Amino acid sequence: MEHEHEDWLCVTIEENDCSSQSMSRKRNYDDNTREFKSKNLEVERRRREKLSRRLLMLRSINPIITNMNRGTIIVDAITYIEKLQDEVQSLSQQLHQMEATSEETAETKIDEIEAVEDMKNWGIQAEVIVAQIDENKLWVKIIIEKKRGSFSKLMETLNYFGIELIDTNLTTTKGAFLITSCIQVKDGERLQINQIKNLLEDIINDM
Amino acid sequence: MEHEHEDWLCVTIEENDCSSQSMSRKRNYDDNTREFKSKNLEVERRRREKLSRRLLMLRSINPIITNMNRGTIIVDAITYIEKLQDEVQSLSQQLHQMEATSEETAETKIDEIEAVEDMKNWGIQAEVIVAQIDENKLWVKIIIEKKRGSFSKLMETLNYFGIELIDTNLTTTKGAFLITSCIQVKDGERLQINQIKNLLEDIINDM
DNA sequence: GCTCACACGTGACAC
DNA sequence: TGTGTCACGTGTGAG
Repeated sequence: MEHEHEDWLCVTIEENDCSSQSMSRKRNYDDNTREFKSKNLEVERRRREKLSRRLLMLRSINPIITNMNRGTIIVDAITYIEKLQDEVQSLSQQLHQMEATSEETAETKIDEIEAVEDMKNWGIQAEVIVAQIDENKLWVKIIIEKKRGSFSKLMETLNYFGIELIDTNLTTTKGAFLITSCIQVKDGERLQINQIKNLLEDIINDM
Repeated sequence: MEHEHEDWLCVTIEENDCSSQSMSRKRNYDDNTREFKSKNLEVERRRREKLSRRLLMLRSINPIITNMNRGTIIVDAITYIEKLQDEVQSLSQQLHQMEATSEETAETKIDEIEAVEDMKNWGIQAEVIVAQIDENKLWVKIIIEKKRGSFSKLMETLNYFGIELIDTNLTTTKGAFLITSCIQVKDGERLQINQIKNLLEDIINDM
């Protein structure tokens, strides 16, 4: 279907028909010979140049290069893409399991819907009070519903946030916990009362 | 320097010189015409095939493809590599800052080690005392090393065993926790002092 | 008709 | 010396 012709394909090439585009572009049609020059000559040339540029571009963003030639550029790109894909997979996997473990410490949402009404019936309101004792110490008073594990979880969450409860007193009444405690802060750290209060309220609301 | 020759470049092409490799390979040199065939004809052909295969390979591992042609395959590969690089950077950044926060909690290990020596240096011994108040109540006194989270863990474990701490007082000295508390037991359950004491000691030894 | 993308065969060049 | 790679100009089919 292709190359069906039997004729002779003759091309004359002069001495300066090198890769100079301007030269060949100028003499595309006004040659002394026939009109042998194909019309898509410089179109094809531009296409080749574009492809070469892109190949160089592909090579330039690849840190792992073994050789300059077209084939190895592509092979290097393939191996690099595979490496990046593996890396992404591994990283997202690590990230997921880290999120899972950190959720595990902050979790525990699986229990008790009891004694809630008790506290309300006695007219006791949940409460968080934070007061400053000195530059390194806060005093906190917390009243929360008495649920099994809620105090433990409060301790745990505070511990997770790096807050140290120095002297703690926990009193249990019907339906409520009364917690009074001191929060110690390391020297040099800023002590934000509102910040601590908001944190405590967030923890309690999450229970 | 190149194309210095003045000669005529003549090529005869017959009717069945299509892309069939076996056909052209067979008749590479034993033609009726001259020896016009270049020696690297099928070498070049193989090179082209190899490059095409690799290009297809590059296309196959790229999930984002816009077009089939050579140029866009490479452009797609470039954009995909850039996307993967961004992704890797973002993920590793997230991972690092997550590690930083979790190291913040692990940073307490230094405190723990110091605290252990502190307690020993002060001549404080770990201790568990359990005494019976009435048929439903126990009084416990616990002295343990001050480690971050150990009190929280104690609470949690007791909670897990269904033991309710009614009124708890936690005092922190240099290197030790002093915990005094009441243990409430439901009516009808047997209250075994030694059992509770052993449980507490087991918990403390496991920390 | 035209444009675009590709495959082809070939000479030049480097190792 | 060959062996591999590249750019070139061209033919050709698809849209």
